[in-house]
Amino acid sequence: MQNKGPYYLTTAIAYTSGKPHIGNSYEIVMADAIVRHKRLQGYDCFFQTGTDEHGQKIEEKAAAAGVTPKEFVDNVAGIIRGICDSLNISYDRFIRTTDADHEKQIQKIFKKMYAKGDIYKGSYEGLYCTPCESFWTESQLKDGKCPDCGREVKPAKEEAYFFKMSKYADRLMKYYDEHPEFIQPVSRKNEMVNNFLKPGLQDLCVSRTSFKWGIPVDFDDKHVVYVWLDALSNYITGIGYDADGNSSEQYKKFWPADLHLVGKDIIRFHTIYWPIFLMSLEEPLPKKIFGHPWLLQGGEKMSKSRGNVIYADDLISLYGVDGVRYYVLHEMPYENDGTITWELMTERYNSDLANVLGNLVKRTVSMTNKYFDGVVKKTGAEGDVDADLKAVVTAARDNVAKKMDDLRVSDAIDEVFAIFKRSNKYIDETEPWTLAKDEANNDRLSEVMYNLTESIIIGANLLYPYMPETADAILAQLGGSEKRDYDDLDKFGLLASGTKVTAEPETLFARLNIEDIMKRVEEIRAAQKAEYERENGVTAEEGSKEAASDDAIDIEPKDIITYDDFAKLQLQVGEIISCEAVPKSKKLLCSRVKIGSKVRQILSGIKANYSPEEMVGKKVMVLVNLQPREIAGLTSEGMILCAEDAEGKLAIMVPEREMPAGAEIC
RNA sequence: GGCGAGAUAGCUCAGUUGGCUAGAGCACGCGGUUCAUACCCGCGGUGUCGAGGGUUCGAAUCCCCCUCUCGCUACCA
Repeated sequence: MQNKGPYYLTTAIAYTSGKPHIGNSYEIVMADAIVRHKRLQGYDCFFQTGTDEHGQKIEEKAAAAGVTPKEFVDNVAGIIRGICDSLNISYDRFIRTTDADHEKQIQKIFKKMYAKGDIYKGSYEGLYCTPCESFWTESQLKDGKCPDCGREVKPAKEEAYFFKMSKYADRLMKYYDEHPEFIQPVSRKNEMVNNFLKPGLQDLCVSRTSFKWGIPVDFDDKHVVYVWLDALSNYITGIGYDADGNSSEQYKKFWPADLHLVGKDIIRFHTIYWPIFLMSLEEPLPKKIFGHPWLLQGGEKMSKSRGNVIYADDLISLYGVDGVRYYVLHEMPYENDGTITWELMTERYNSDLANVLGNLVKRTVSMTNKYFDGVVKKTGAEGDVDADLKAVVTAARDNVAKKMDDLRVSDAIDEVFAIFKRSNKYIDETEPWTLAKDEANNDRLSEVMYNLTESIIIGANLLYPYMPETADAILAQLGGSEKRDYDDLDKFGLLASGTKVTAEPETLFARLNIEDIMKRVEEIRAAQKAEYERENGVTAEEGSKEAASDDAIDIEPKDIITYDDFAKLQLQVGEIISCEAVPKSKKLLCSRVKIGSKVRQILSGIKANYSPEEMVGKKVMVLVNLQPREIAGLTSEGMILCAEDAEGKLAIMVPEREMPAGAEIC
């Protein structure tokens, strides 16, 4: 088979803040299927995945665990790599952003961008709006004031480096127009254009001084490089990019990447920031970025304290690697999110893998043994139904390829299974057991078994990208024939006549009983809860009580303030005397709040969590001496205080016992 | 609020440029079969194609309007 040229595929690199669940692992399985298919077709492939290991969150997690950041990420990166390996992922490089070669290049890249003038130091001209916590450039100001809130801005206290995004906006827009396939699915492209490019790109802060766990800017080591600049660059550093112009042969061969596979949540970084960084480096842009949907857990909210998080290793222990690979690949639609539960997984395993595929192989091998001592011979005794079988089988290869080209992996697997379904039907049509009753039908019976075996062999070859172990196992049972050349997979009848199948067929996928599975699941859950307790030093019950999420939340630490600073806040109990939704807003409620003898109008972004009716009568905690602000055409005179969890769910702060409206909170 | 997507069988979804009795898989029911893992094969839906209106000989498919869901985004003092 001839070499069809290079093909470079990447996944996003996984953030090493903790063990990834099956939804996080989905992407890498999809990538593996795509790259294995490409290799089958004869492409010279490079497949990179890895871990993103820097950032404040990791620094804090490590501190909480009492280890160094490096020790922390070494551990988690090991777990993630272990999951990849157990899922049979055929990566060519597993890059870590703490790898020495990567870190060195990031420093060079940063310096190169700086030297070019695309990165500038923000403090000398940076203007900071403290309430908005935002940096602005001179050009972004409106009448010399913050474009967001209209208040005074002042020179920034902290210096920071900024990247001039706007410089490349037009070029990026042009690239979109000239490469309509660049962003997949296309609906995402519109979102990027309408929400970011058209309104105008803001300069991006690309360094941090508030924490240490990152790659230092080598000419100014108070700063570490912004994690996204660090992480995105892995796609080029991993294959030997050198900012000084000494990139490797490998880099020259594989860049630009053919496909970046990423979750839909990080499309913006990959379709705006990343291309612009590359333009700055004067490197070509990747050919395609696919933002895939998510595999979600059905049912109750995922939470380790409840023990209901589904992990790849637990799934593998029950269904095997290929069972898991099959499920995640098959259940993921192209654009919408998919679902996984133990019940759905079991159902699909039984109906598709045990019934359709496993049983087909078993019955075929069994009959071959029973009627011909395991020898498959082509006799040429054809029947009417053969043509249709052969048509389905020989068409499969190109049907699969077409779906894969469109990245419709789920549909591609269906095309493979069309062979197995047609084969089962073929057995019913030809009724080998009836043919076996009459010696005169011997040649026909032999031909039927040959056709069946040949069909399954072609199917197994096409199955390889999705379920490599199963493909091998099937071929081993059917006479150990070698993997067939991809170019021949549309030809029927290449199986050597006289091949002997295995004498003792093994069950490929034993049917699973849902009750047995659920018993095992209970054990898994119990183990998960126990682990949660060990890690957090609380019982799972305490942990899950009232808990929308199991993890404690760490927020970015703010500067220490004095009591005098605190005393500036006027906090009082307020009583909501009326409340209504703000018509033009999706999130705002407008409340009239009685504080002492006065009534104020306060707007709050809590519509998603509280209805206007249930607000009325509540005693709430109010920040009273906040400067009034116009929002959605209404004036807000204060702030109703809430707590917010990781999912953005809000809880209003209320006094623990009855208090009069106006009582001071101190 | 802005931009966009969607609403089709119990569930997950296909339905190309408008055209004959609207499809697939799963689940369910019945029948057949016995090589095989209670498996496989066949048969079975009167689905208001979200509501209403319009264009047309003819609309799930085009236009208008309404309702709801979802995505991105703004607002969230």
